[in-house]
Formats: sequence, C-alpha cells, structure tokens
Amino acid sequence: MPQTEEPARRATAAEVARRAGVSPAVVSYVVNGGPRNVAPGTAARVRDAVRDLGYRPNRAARALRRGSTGIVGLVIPRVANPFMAELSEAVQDAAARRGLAVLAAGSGNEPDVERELLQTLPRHGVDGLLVATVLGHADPPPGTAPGLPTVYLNAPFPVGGRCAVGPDATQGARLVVDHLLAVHGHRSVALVTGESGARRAGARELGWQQALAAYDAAPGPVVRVGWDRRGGSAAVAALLAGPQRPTAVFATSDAQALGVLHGLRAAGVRVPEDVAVVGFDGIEEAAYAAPPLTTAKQPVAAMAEAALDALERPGGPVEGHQVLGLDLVVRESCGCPAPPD
Amino acid sequence: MPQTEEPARRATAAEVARRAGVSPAVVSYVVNGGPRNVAPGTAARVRDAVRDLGYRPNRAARALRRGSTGIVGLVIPRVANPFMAELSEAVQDAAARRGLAVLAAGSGNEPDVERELLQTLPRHGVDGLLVATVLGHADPPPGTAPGLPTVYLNAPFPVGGRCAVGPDATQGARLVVDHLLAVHGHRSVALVTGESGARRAGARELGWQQALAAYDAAPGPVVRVGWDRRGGSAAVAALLAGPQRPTAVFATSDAQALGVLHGLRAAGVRVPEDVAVVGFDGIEEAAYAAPPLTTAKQPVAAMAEAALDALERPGGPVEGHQVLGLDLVVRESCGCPAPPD
DNA sequence: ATGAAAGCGCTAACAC
DNA sequence: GTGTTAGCGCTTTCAT
Repeated sequence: MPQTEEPARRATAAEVARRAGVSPAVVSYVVNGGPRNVAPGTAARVRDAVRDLGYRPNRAARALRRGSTGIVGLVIPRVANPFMAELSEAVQDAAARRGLAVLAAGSGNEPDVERELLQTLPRHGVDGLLVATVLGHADPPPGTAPGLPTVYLNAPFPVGGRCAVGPDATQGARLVVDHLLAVHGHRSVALVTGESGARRAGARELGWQQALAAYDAAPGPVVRVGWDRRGGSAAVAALLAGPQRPTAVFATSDAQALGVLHGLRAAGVRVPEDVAVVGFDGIEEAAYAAPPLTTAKQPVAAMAEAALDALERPGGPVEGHQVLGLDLVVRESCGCPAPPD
Repeated sequence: MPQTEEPARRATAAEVARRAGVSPAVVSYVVNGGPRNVAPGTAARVRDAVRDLGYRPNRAARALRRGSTGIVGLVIPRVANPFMAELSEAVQDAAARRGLAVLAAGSGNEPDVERELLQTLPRHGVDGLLVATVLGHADPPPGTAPGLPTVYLNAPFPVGGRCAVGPDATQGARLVVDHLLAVHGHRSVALVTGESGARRAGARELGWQQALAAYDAAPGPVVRVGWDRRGGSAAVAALLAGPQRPTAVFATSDAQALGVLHGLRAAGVRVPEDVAVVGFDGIEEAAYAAPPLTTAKQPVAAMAEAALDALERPGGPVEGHQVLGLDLVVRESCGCPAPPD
C-alpha cells in the first residue's frame, strides 16, 4: 500500500492555518484568491499545507457564510425523455465549465410535482433554478421561490415577467415543413402535436401553418397526442382513418415522429414512399430510426450556455425571451436519398 | 394580486421562535420531531408560525451543523445514453421517496473525468456516492473520498472491497441467447460487445457462451465496438464480412443492437428474416425499433432501490455484490410474430 | 417542558 | 500583509 492514507476526518481551515503558521483568514485569502492580497511566500506555505493535509473547504460552511452553494437546480419532465436527456447533458457540461454542479429533478410530467419541486429544490440550497417544462409554460408561471434566480429553459414563448431562453420553434417548424413542400412537392402535410392547451405546441404549429401558407397549401389534418413515442404511435390510426390520407406528416417532437414511424410500419405503410415523416428536436435516436428521420435540430448546447449566462448575470436574470435558431437535418424519412456510403 | 406576497428574505428559526413566543430550540424540536418532546399546544403555535412565515430550514446551516446534506451524488458516463437516463430516473425516483436529492454528473466516458468527479462531487457536500460506469469497474476501483459511503451501481461483477449492486448480466444474456437457440433454432449466434478490457463485457459474454454451450453450438464471431448505437452500426461490416454469416446476433447493449439494426437496414439485410437480432438492457427505445427489439430488461427500479438501501444502511454500505435478475422481453427482431393488434 | 448557549467551518470587515 | 473576530442559521447539550 504505497498510497498515502488520507485522514478520515477532513482537515479544516484552522488546521491548515496552524500548519502554515498563519491565520485562518490568510488561508481563506489564498484558497479564494482574495479578497485581500497575500505575500507570495506566505501563499506558497499555505498551498503546501493545503496539499499536505488534503484540505477541501467545507461546502456547507461556505454556503452558510456566503449564502451560495455553487449548485443549480434543473427541473425537467423526465430524464428518460431523450430530448430532455440531451438537454440535461448540455446543461451539465455548461455548468461544469463554470464550476457549478447540477441538481436535477424530474416532475414526471405532473404539474403538481413540478410545482412542488420548485419549492423543494430551493431548500436544498441551490443558487438558481433552470426550469424546462414540456407541458408548456403556464401564464402566469408557477411561482418559484421569490428571490431565487430562475430561468425558463426550452421555452418557445416568453414567460410572463421571467427570463426565458428557448428554440425559435416557429422557424424550426417552418424549416422542416418547407423542405417537404419545396423539395418534395407535398401539399397535404398532417400535423402530429401535443395536447392542446400547451402553449409550446403553438409555436411549432404556427411554423407548420406559415410554411403551408407560403405555398398556398391547405392545412392537413391535426392530431393531438402525448409528446412521447407512444403518442406518435397512437396518432397513426387517426392519420390513416381520415377521408383523404395526407402524403406527409410533421410531428412536433422527434419522439412523436419515432412513434409515427413505428405505427406506420405496423400498419404496413411505407415511409417515405407512401407517407413522408419529419420530426423536430434532433435527438441522436432520430439518426438510427428506420428510415433515418429528417428533423430540425435544436441548439441544445447554445441554449444551455445562454441559460447559465442569464442565471449568472450579476443582478440576476433579466426578463426577456432569447430564441436560438434550429438547423435542418436531412435524412431519408422525407424522401431524400440515403447518403452515398 | 390576491396572492400573499412571500417575504423576499427567508424567515429564520429565530423569527419563528419569536412569533410563537418560544425559544429557537423548541422550533427545532417541532420541525425535526425531536430530540425532545414539546407540549401539544406549544407545538401547534410553532407550526402556525412556521406556516405564517413560510419558514424553511436553511439547508446549508443544517448541513453544517449535522454534517450531512441530504444529497447523493451520481456518477454516470452520459445522461444522453438511454440506458443511463433510465437508470438515473430510477435513482431520482427512489431518492425522492427518501427525501434525498440527486446531484448527477456525467464523465463523458472519460476515466480521467470520472476520477476527477469522484473528487469534486464530495466537495459539493454529498452524503454518499453512486457510481455507475460503462467502462467497467477497474480493479482496484478508482478511489473515492475516504469515509464517503459509496456504492457501485450497474456493476456486473463484485468491485474489490466495495459495495456493489448490478444486474445478473450472465443470466440476462443467457436468457436472450437461449431464446434464439431454443425457440428459433439458431446455431450461429454472433456477439457484438464492448471493447475488450471492460470487465462488464465479460458477464454478458459469459452468458452468451454458456447458452451456446448448453446447446452444443459453437461460438459465432465476436466483434468488439463501442457501447453505443454508432458502435453497433460499425459492427455490421465485420458481421457481414466473415466467411459464413451468422444467422443471429446478440448485442450486449440495446444501443448496440439498435445500431446493428440500422447498419443491417442500410446494407439491405432483412431482420429477422435474414438475421435475427437481440439486445440487452430493455430501454424504452427498443420497443420502437424496426423491427421491435427482443431484449433482456434490466431491473432498474430495483437496482436503484437496492443501491440507496445500501447507501443509507446505518454503519455505511457493506462490501459485497448484490445481483438482480433480468426479464426476457420478446418482440419481433428475434423472429417471433408481432402481437395481434 | 422549555430555554440559554455553544459551536459546526468558513469568510470578510476591521484593526494593526 | 496579516491577524482577530464576529457571525451565517441551525441543532443539541445542559441547565432549569
């Protein structure tokens, strides 16, 4: 066992100070790089002592004293929702770059649970809160602890009186639907989207309408289902039952689009030959669908950065709505050819 | 604005005490239900004051005093890994039931980052650590902070000197491969698994070998690739290139299996007609693959519960390895018929 | 049954 | 440039 045995009990700043022959204040100055200067020699002695003792500042004490913990809370519907998982990862990465840790909590899509999370997370001493809802952001938004910096993430619309960042959902929707119309000549494009009432559906729905309008195409059938794969799968019956079957489908989330693909396959309908399908989100899974899904990719990394920027802004996040553009990712489900090997 | 305006600054125990006409000690007794008794009338007054003031104990102060935070750390490779997302969700749910919060951090599959996380997470004041690696658990395991309760999650093998809980990976692998052999009569089953050196591959590989041996079938080709979809996809070339093409493929993760499906489709090979494919993990996505994937479902909820039980055990987690069984989930990729509608 | 008071470990204002 | 010291808000021992 050549390994140096670390002390079971953690060293305190006072112990470091004693060992370095200085006062605890100086230890603090050195560890935190301020607020007062320390002579180079002294600082070196302190750093040695810190190393020798394996000293790590006690987070709780620091938090108590400073009133901040270096932890941000993240409220999402479900981590197992693939898009939310990718967004979470982006948030974690961005947070890690800033020396912040992320306390994530899933609401299970339950507004009540979400409301409760907004109460309990602050109790865990988070410095700020990132709230990403699928259900759509109610107006007024559910109250977060007053005084706790909060930014709404993945918000397609402004959130009354709050700071929000999100995708330019209308632009993204227009992008994929326009592709269907312009490149593949579709004129009957169905919409598969979330339960009505969710404001989030609105922005994507609007993009679909706008794209259609630009080509003088009448809106195809609209079917409202859950935001997940199961919802998309369930939508297929309605899609196929209508008087005239649409030639293309725009699903407002990739999960729904994947469900649509699944349902279509079970029904023996070929994609893209019989019906073209496009999604929205740009999750990794979409690239591995059969056929690979054409979709609009959300700028998750940029959204995460923007949200943390807003959260860390001195003076707190400022009311407003920052939207980021999406990119079109063309694959085969729209009817485009597979890329040459 | 009928809403009661909450005070911007949080109420302290002292304020509650003043309002209830008692001492801070009594507030603590009431809030924590101990360690001393309080007269019912007094307790009621305190509870009223707590409600009126919207009092929430300051976590940092409590943590400082008690030396525990109610936060457990979770180290995973990537949240965007679908299986890890489902495992995370299970951990979060189980933790929430116990009043614990989860601080999750992804290592991006980098052993160095993981080692670093094991150092930094404790600094954030977590009470315990759950470590779930894909890379396989090195022996000896990377050192966590001494004295910090740690349990290895998703560990298919015992972790030297540590507490570990994981799937009975060998049994799970046997389950799916046996299905291929017994029900569908395959005798040439290829293995798609992770980079060699990862001990985790071993358990699943062993199950494959055992199932084959039980039927006197020779081991099919083995191809080692990354644990993700891309790995599975990349494995296809090797699978198809061999002297005699296997009639079935066992991929040791669903992600790999999904990649195999993708690669096979691109190569124009039909599943299950030309080649059967089975996976391992039981992620939601598998149900929506084309064709829907037959797989072994990991008991994520039970593993999460077991891990937290171990973590919370008075006296700390105890060395050992607890394995939980998997269930066979039969779908179409093995050659079984689609369930009647 | 209740209160007074010490102190968890750290930071930063203030004194030298 | 460095030391002294007063708390941050809470829990809990000890005294009443």
